[in-house]
Amino acid sequence: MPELPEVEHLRRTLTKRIVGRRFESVAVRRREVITTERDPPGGFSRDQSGAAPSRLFTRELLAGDRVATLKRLGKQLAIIGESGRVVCVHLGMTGQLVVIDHNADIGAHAHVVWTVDNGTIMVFRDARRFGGVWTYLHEQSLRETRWNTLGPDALHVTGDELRSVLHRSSRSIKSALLDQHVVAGVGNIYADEALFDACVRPTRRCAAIRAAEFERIGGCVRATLARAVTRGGSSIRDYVDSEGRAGRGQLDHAVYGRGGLACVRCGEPLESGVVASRTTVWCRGCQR
DNA sequence: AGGATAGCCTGCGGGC
DNA sequence: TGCCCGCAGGCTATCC
Repeated sequence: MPELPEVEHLRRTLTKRIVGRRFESVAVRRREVITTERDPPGGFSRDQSGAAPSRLFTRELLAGDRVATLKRLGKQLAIIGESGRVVCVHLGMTGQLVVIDHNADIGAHAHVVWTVDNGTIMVFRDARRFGGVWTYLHEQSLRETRWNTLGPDALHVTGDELRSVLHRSSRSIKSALLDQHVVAGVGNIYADEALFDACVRPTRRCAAIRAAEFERIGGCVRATLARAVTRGGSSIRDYVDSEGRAGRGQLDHAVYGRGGLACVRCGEPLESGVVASRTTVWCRGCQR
C-alpha cells in the first residue's frame, strides 16, 4: 500500500532508470485509467477504449519524449518530459510503476506500457484501479489544476501549518492527517504511527489540541515518514530483499496492525477501533 | 459549509 | 478443496 515513503523510494529508483532516456512508444491497454486535460469532468470524450489512440494522445503520454526529471508531491509522482509535457501517476492502493526487460511478462492489470529506448519497458499496473494517470501540457497546469488542492508535503509540514488550518476544526486529528488537502502524503499506517509517537489520541478533536502538541505532531509526521523513506518504504507487506531476507517493515510499526498486542512503550494492550472510517490502533495510556 | 459517509475495485484470508 | 464473505483503503461524490 503505497504512501509517501514508497512513492519517494520509487522516484529515486525510477530516476536512475528513465531520466535521460526516451520513450519510443506507449501502449494503452485500459483507457479509463488515463485522464487528459481534454477530457471533460466525469470521463473522456475522445480516444474511447477500443479506438486507435490518436497521435496527440500518445504524445501527451510522452511517446517520443525524453525524460527530464521526476518530481513528487505527497503520494503523486510527476514524470516531466523535455518537451515540458507531464505524466502524473497516482498509485492509489494497489498501483505499481515498474521498469522491466521488454521481453518480460508485463503481469496482470497492466494498463499502460511505455517502451524505453534501452530495451526496457515501464509498466503501470493497478489491480483495484484506485490510482491512475493524468497528463498535462505543462508542469504549471499540473500545479494549478491538480496539485493546487494538496496541502504541504508531509516530509516538510510544520506544526504551525497544521495548527493554522485546524485549530478551529471539530474533526478528529486522525481524519485531518488523512486529508490530503491538509497535508499531502499521510495514509492510514503513518497517521497512526505519527500520532503514537506524538502521544496524541487519534480521536482528539483538532480544536482541543494545543500549539505545543501541534508542534509535536508535525515533528512526528516528518520523522516517521523520513525514517520510512530511508528504509525504502516500510509499509510493503511480504517484502523480501535481494538476498531473500524478510523486510523490516513490521519492526517499524509500533501500532499499525498491532491491535490487542502490548504497547511497545508501556506494555498495556493496544486499543483498536474505527476512526474516520479507518481501522485505527492506539494506546489508551500513552496517547491523550 | 464543514464534516461524515457511501461507493469504487479486486485480492486474499478465514471460516465452514 | 472450494466457496463465500468481510476486509483492506485513497479518493471523489453525495448527503446531512
